[in-house]
Amino acid sequence: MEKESIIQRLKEKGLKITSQRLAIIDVLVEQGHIHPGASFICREARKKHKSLSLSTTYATINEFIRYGIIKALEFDERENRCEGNLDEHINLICDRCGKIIDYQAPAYVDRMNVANTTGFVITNSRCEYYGYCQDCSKHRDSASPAGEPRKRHF
Amino acid sequence: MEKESIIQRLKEKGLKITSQRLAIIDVLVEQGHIHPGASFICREARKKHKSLSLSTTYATINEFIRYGIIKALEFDERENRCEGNLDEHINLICDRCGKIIDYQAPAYVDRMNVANTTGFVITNSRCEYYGYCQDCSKHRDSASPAGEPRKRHF
DNA sequence: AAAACAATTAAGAATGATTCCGGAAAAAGG
DNA sequence: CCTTTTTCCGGAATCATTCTTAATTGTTTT
Repeated sequence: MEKESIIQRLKEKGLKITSQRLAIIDVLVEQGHIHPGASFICREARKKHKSLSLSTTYATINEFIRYGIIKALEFDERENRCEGNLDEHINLICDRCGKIIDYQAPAYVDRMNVANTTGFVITNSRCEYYGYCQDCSKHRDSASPAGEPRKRHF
Repeated sequence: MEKESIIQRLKEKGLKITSQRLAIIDVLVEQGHIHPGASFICREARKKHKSLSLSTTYATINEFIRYGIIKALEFDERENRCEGNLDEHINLICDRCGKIIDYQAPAYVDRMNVANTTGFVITNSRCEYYGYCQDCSKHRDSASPAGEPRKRHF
């Protein structure tokens, strides 16, 4: 995820380089590793573009997803998060502090085999493992720090 | 997923076997394979218990999840679905018709190895592959039948 | 650099799945 | 029966996200 190449791609697609978008790109590039959500991105980007609105942030994130610059990590019980690592990989998600760790693993499912046995053609994947990160596995039961924990309900 | 064993487990937990709960259990047992969502379950269960409310349906589903009888398949862009197959497996989810197919695959990640290299302790997993089911891969671009297709946005 | 035009933005209202709440109803126990 | 506890219902509340509309900005062409 490099700022220049993102800008390049937006230009190729005919999208305008506004200061709102630049502010959002900066957040994604600088803090992408924490897999930020829309509200975090908006809050941070406002440091560079004061009047940025939340709906613009959502619209911009959606554009970036549409053009394959980032992916969405979707959750139902809390805010979605942005993923800059587009390689097929596994996300380790901490149930206590909410941290998301990218874990590179070898291809774990043979798409050809799935297609042959079931007729299902795979185009996309999502693989998540929940549990406790190194820090949190020490104090599983005590309250979570800042980051909201994951609720496990319907 | 057998009716009797579910009832048994509820009794063990001290939960009452009400006609609302029985109606919901019937739907889960008889139609569990389609991975029904709360509104579907409520609609179906009302055929046996007319006055069942949607909030009771949600509450009951949540109880069942709490006691490990079913799991939730969570989506952000549409209704959650219920999963009766508690073995570790992969869900093949059709982007066109929304069908969810259980696909049994060998353990694909070595939890011990993850723990050793990253310190992350896995307790739970979610593995989904998106694409087109046998029927839908024939007419990818025509409109989806009844079932809502998956939107791909943030 | 001004005009013209499309793209973008901000603010707030709308949406929709899910949860929460307060009281009524049903069940259990004495 | 009377009391206590659990469950249920209906409707209001929640909250992330999308939609709507009018105003603003970028870009390109004069």
